[in-house]
Amino acid sequence: MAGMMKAEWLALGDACPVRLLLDRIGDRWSVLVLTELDPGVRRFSELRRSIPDISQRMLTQTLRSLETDGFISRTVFPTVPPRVDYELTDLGRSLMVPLGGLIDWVKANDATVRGARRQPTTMPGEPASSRPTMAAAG
Amino acid sequence: MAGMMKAEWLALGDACPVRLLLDRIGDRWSVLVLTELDPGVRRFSELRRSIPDISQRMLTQTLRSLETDGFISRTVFPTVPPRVDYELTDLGRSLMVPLGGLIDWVKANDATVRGARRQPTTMPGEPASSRPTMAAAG
DNA sequence: CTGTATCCGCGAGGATACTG
DNA sequence: CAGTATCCTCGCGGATACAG
Repeated sequence: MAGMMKAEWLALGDACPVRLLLDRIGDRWSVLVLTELDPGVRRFSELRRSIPDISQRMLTQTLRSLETDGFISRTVFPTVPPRVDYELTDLGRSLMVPLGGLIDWVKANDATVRGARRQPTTMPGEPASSRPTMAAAG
Repeated sequence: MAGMMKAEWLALGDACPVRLLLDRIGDRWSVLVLTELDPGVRRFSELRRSIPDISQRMLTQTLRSLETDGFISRTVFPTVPPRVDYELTDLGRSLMVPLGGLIDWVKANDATVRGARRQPTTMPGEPASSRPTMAAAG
């Protein structure tokens, strides 16, 4: 990437690493599941209880996706009733380092983020000139 | 949050900070726009050129959302033709620290992430017992 | 217990045309 | 230049039923 401006690789579409990650863990449940697996191995039913509002279908689908992408491993115990363990891979644990940093930021700034919510300078149907965040013409 | 287990606040739904952030910047374009604004102030048309595959509608919508959430500021110059500057707020710059860590990880592990893609242990229609990642019964 | 299969609603987001 | 307004598609994800 030597000599490559940021705007350039951002413009690469599928080749953009940021988009790549967002496509993998930017969905509704992946980060939640990864966070649940951070402390250690969990089985399917434990994950269901930990994330009550996820549907069975989406939990399975999310786990398959994370497994396909190499972030978690899946271990089947051929017992009856069946048992399946899920665990972060080395890649998954590696990801949890910066991801944990982001999560920590969110927890630390939770109140601030909620409080920061305000009216945008322009509302639909309203002329932009009727609002404050204005600068003098150059 | 003293004495509160992770699984508990994860289960809080709307009260979960992780979900809160994902709802705000977990969409297709927010992180890209934030990254473009990281070096400094940018105007609307510059952002469009920097992110060619974003539609005008989505750029506007993403900018409004980020502004509403307090991550960026919007400054209108009442000139003709009009000019609008976008810039990270203190909150936005604060967010870019851990977010930058994640982006750095993605860039550093780009090849690994792409290479990690493999077959899941179970494919639809295939019995789980026909695949390797198996453990001995307890 | 750990899934699969099927149906379906809803909303994110693209395309296009128009405006101050 | 910097948006709005409108229409429309597509697929995420919920609900439900069934299976090994």
